[in-house]
Amino acid sequence: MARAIGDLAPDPGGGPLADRLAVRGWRITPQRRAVISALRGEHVHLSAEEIHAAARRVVPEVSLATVYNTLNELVGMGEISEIRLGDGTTRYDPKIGPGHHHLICEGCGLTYDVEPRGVTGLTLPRSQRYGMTVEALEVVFRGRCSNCAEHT
Amino acid sequence: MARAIGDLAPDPGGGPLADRLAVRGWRITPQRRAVISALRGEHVHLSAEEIHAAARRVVPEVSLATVYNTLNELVGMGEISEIRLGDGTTRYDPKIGPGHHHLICEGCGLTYDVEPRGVTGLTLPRSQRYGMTVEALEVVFRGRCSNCAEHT
DNA sequence: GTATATGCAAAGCATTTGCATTAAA
DNA sequence: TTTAATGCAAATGCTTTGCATATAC
Repeated sequence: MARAIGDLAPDPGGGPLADRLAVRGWRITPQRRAVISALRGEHVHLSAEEIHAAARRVVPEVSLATVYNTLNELVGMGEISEIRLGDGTTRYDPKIGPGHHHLICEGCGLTYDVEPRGVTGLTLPRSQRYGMTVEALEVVFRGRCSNCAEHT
Repeated sequence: MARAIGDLAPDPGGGPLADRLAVRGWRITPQRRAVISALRGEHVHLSAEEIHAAARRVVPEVSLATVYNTLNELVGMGEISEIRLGDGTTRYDPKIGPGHHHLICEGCGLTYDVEPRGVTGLTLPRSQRYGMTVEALEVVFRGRCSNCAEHT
């Protein structure tokens, strides 16, 4: 089940991600630990504001700027990824690696992760490559969650 | 071949799209005609600024606000679609309808349309639908164009 | 003639940045 | 002790909006 926004994340110590980053020379601060802890779980796709709110519950003085800085570094390190929703807003996803896709509700933006099986074997014929190399592929399924389907 | 940004669009009369919109009660102004003409062609994926620049070549006094207003109306009418690139920027695409995908260069943002053949048959198993209806699916292929591949 | 579109400038939002201060290592 | 991270506030960039004027129908 998806963790609801605002649920307390387990493992206040920082978890394996924090450890891994520490090994890489990252300075582990309370603020960064709070951001990381907000990003743990399945089907977690939070906005920067939501991550800020969650981090604040642990470290009240953490600033939005620090949250953005931290998120950008995590993205740059490949530890989390950004998702741009159709409405232009951005979400952050702790799951990484290619071949993991998304199912997004047009009504409310609720987003689920989709496993790559069933999506394999999707290759672009040379005639449609226009001389480009293809390094990654993302599939976005759009629909409506049961909640939004009712209110249509 | 893709039309280069800045090429003059043909058909200064406004074209079939303008006619169709007129029938729907849309007021055809020189500004709107200029915006529409910038959006004609294959593999055209322009930013609002680029569309503004192109429209200005025809109607120098057209404002950026009017370009945005017009683009939003066209999107709302389903006549063009928006593409959000990975870097957060937006492009406008005259091709519409489901089953038309994109191939985007990570280096420079160059975008090609990808025909739907080969992408059919991609359905989500119920176990991954989380109770949602699935109404559309978009595939984004990411890679590097020959130009950017050299400079890597 | 009347409703609607336009340009301009100002407002909005999400995100980034500069800088003095604070704290991790 | 030294280098890097923080908070704050200001700056940025893209997009939208309010309003008086101009114009398509």
